[in-house]
Amino acid sequence: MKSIKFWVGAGGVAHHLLVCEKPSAAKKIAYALGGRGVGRIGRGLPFYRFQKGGDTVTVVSALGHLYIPVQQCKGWSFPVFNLVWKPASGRRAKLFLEEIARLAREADSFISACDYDTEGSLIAFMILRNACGGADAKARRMKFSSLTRDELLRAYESTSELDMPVINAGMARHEIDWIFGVNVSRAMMDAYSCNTGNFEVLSAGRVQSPTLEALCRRENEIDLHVPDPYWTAGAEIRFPSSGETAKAEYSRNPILNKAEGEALKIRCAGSPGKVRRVEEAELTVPAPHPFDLGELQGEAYRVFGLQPWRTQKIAEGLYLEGLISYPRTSSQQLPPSIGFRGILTELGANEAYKESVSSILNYADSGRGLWPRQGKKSDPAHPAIHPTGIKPNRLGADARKVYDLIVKRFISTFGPPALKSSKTIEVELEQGDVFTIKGEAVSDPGWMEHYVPYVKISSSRLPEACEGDAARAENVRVEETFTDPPPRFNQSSLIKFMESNGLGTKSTRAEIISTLYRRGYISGSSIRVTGLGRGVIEMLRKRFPDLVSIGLTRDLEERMAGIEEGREDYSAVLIRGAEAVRDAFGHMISEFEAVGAEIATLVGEIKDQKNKIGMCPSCKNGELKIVRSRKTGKRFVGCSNYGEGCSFSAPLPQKGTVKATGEVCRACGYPTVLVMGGWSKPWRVCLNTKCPSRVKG
DNA sequence: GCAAGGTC
Repeated sequence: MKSIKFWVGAGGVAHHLLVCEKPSAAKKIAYALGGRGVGRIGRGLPFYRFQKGGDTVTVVSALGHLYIPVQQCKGWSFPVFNLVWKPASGRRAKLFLEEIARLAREADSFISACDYDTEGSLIAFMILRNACGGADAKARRMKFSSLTRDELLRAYESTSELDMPVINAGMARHEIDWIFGVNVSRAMMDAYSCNTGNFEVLSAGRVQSPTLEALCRRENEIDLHVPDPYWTAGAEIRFPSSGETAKAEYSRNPILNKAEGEALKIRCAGSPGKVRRVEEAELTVPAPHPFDLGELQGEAYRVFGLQPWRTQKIAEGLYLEGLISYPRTSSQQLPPSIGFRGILTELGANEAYKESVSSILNYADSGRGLWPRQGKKSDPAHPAIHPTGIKPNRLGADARKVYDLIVKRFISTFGPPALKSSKTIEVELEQGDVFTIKGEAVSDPGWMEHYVPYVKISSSRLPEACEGDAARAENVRVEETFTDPPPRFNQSSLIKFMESNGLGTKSTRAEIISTLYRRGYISGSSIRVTGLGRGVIEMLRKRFPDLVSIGLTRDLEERMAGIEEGREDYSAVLIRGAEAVRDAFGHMISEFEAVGAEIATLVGEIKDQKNKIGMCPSCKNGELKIVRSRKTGKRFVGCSNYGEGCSFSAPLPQKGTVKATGEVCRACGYPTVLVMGGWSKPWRVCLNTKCPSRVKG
């Protein structure tokens, strides 16, 4: 009989099986521990084997979660509370699990080497328990804060027990999310289809619903905002000694009533005065830290207008091509182990970065050393996003932009601080009113030179002036302005909101926003909540108040922490969650018809909205709609006043999805539509066949 | 046809 050894060393020869989270991590871990002795095994899968200290070590990889919770009994009923963990469907997942199971039979010691976080602990646990013959009972855990050689060697030599409380917390998180999300989504769809006989995909969830709720609240604030008027005054100040003029702001802006503004204007126009104070200051702007995923998404939105989900897809593509490091990271730090000099040198071979690289290396070699500026956030499994140094060939237009942004940001993090000088000149007029001239100029661009054109190196020339110099106010103006409502969210600011409220993770936020669009809950790049979105939230507020509240995530986090610390019991947490859903359902089922009817009206409105393109440019009061010709079956844009004599029509491409943009063409003022197909990115088309924007040239 | 979380 085979003896089972699960200790390391102690004279015996052991065969260790390391379970990693993903192929790239498996490779790094294998080579860190096995060095040159590493060989590939596993029929084309990313599995490795080597000898270490007389033991055999097999390294296998998962593909993220290979086990997922599914309902025990088949069917589309609700509410469902009984879940079981089953292997993920899909050919690849199956292949991985079969091969892991085969290799596990040869091993007698098992180590969880997934990312050191809750999901990682759970991924390894499920595999050890279900694909390795219950090896979870004797398995050990490697704990590492980065995938670097030293860290991994240390983690391998000092494994600890599996962290069962963390694993239980992870299971509870998955199951609660399923029980809340799937059941409530099904209830909404069922209520709708029972009421109308039609089908529509509707959804709710722990992350998407509070996100939608926040958008609704913002929408309300905007609706309720009453613009308050206020006035700001400014003047042009002339310095007779030099003949120079400069723009100045009144020192006591804003002015809260109109009469005061008028009086100021009369008092100051053409009035002489003196320079009261000149203040000059130097400001240091340190180099930026490298990107985590959220910041890359934010910056790509700011400089290119790329939507976050698209930036994420592009970055994942660049990663798969080997051009950049793993993008789903929350780290803003670069460890020296990635080889700063090596990467920079390789980037320097690219003509576009040659100059920046040599300047950075000179700066480093002049005694300062090669050190990137580090950000605050870290990640247990990955460094900040950085280029690998491999030279790209043939990237799409957007991929090239994102790549360039990542490279320039990376180079900039090694740069010297930039210096800005600011100058403030205060001018006091005869009557005692004070106007202030302010300006800022970059005196030494430092790192900014390497981040151009993504940073503007601003300079404004300021007049030379000394205390006591004579001055005169010219062109005194008082402008009426109104207080603004809070701004609408866009995808970038919404991701930031989600991040700061702990909603979703770095990998899921962009996708969850896309889901809200797909469901017809929100629309526009400056995000508006649709009638359907508001209706869903109102319904949830009434019947599932927990689900629309950010508090559910807070509560879940609290309970997970409780499980991890042994204060709470995994099954008690699940039972409590299920009970909350069951009670809410008791409430809802009695009002089933009402819910269905509410949703039915809202869905109807949305479908109508989707076909509306904008105002008719021909008769000026009809509404343009997508219609289908009865004769040819082809779709085109027609006017709602067709019956009343408006004959406007515009052709549409027959393939792909056509969506209203809600915006008019900049060149000719006609409404525009968005044409989307699998073959390219969304394409904005002006409905005017003779529009100058359509003429290529 | 549903969640949110990993990953290709």
